Amino acid sequence: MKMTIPESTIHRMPQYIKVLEYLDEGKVLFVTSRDFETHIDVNPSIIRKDLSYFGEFGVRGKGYSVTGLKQELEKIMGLTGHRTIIIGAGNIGKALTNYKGFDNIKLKINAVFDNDERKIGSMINTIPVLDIKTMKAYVESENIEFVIMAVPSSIADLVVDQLIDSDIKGIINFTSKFLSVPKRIKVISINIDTKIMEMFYFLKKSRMK
Amino acid sequence: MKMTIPESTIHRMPQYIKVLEYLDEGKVLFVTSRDFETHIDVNPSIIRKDLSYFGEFGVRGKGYSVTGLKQELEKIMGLTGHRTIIIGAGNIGKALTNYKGFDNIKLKINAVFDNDERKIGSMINTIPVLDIKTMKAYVESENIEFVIMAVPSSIADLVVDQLIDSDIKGIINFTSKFLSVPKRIKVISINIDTKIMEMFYFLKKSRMK
DNA sequence: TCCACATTGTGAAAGAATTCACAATGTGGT
DNA sequence: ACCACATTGTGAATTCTTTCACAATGTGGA
Repeated sequence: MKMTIPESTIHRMPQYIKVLEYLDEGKVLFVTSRDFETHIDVNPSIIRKDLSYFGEFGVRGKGYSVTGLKQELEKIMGLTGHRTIIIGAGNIGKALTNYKGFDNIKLKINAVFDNDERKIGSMINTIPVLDIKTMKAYVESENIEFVIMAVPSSIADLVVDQLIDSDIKGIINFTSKFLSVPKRIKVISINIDTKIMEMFYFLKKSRMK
Repeated sequence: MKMTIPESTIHRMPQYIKVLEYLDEGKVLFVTSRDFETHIDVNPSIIRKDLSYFGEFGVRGKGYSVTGLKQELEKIMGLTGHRTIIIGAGNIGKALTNYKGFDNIKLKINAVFDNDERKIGSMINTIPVLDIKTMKAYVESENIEFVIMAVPSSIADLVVDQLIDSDIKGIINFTSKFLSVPKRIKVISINIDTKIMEMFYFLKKSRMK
């Protein structure tokens, strides 16, 4: 059973987890691949195919146990209590620091790093703001595997240089710059500009017809 | 020349625009499809193929004029001075309101809407915070085509109900809920949880080998 | 003006992802 | 214990996307 798992499957797995969390909160016990259509935009056979890459989790004629499948998928995706840091105590950094949703995915924000003297030493909602100069040492002593980067684009490359120098494995990139890093570091970018441009295109098209 | 343009092409177009903006700032005059590889993660023939869906913009033997191509792509994607509103004056709403990058894509934030008495009537950085009860009327009188939704997930459905009732064409969704809307409304979701779960999966895999 | 060179634009080939369709199998009612 | 039914899991067919590879064509130097 040695097959490579499609990229697109990996993109969908977290969505399945979210749907299962939602159903679980609503005390739903069983769910069929068809039920997913109400909550997410994929067709039933794709869900079954996706799951089949990892095992057989369903009961024929019945569906999937909500809590059972949730646990399996969480295990598959590695939701096992990660810790991270946020780089940048600006607007986005602050918003992320206050974000409650990280609990659901068992993510803990350990600290925020910034270069602004006035911010260093303060707290954002129980989380300390530390000097960015101490970041590399911190990442290594605390064994941080990935970081969330929310600094102004202008200093993105500077920060990336420091990260390359550390043994970080991944970067969640909120800057609008393309980050050029060695292959050992995984970059996942979240970029609002590009999404909004897609919206523009859609609006233009829908005006045309 | 009536062909359907791949979804994936539309995702990449905004990235090309960003690269061209960057090169333009650096006073670069010409760029080849190969040059793009430095700034974005796609191979040259895909760029050429993507562009070919819209026309012929290059000069053989030379490449593409940076400003020329930028203008063409902006026209194609419909970067023509859109206006929008932000729904939710919480952490994310505030961060977005202060975001400078919207200038580049010629997007103007007209107003922010919230239901919190204490916020209504105040300003966030020259942008007024208005009562969410007045949103529908505002959207219609100001001809807003799409909105940016940054409210707590718990009230997402409430807001969506109002939007469905208006003649909004699109929603940029920052909540972590799946929004169930009629086909005439395009939803584009930006969700950090799912991206972070992908990162967990990558970390797990890279630990295994 | 000519020619060696570079790069585009694009059919055709290869590769990936989605959808179909149905055998396999557990369910739940009688 | 049986059977009509529902839904999974999965090869095979289809559709979509990327990559290849090369003819077409403009460039820039001699």
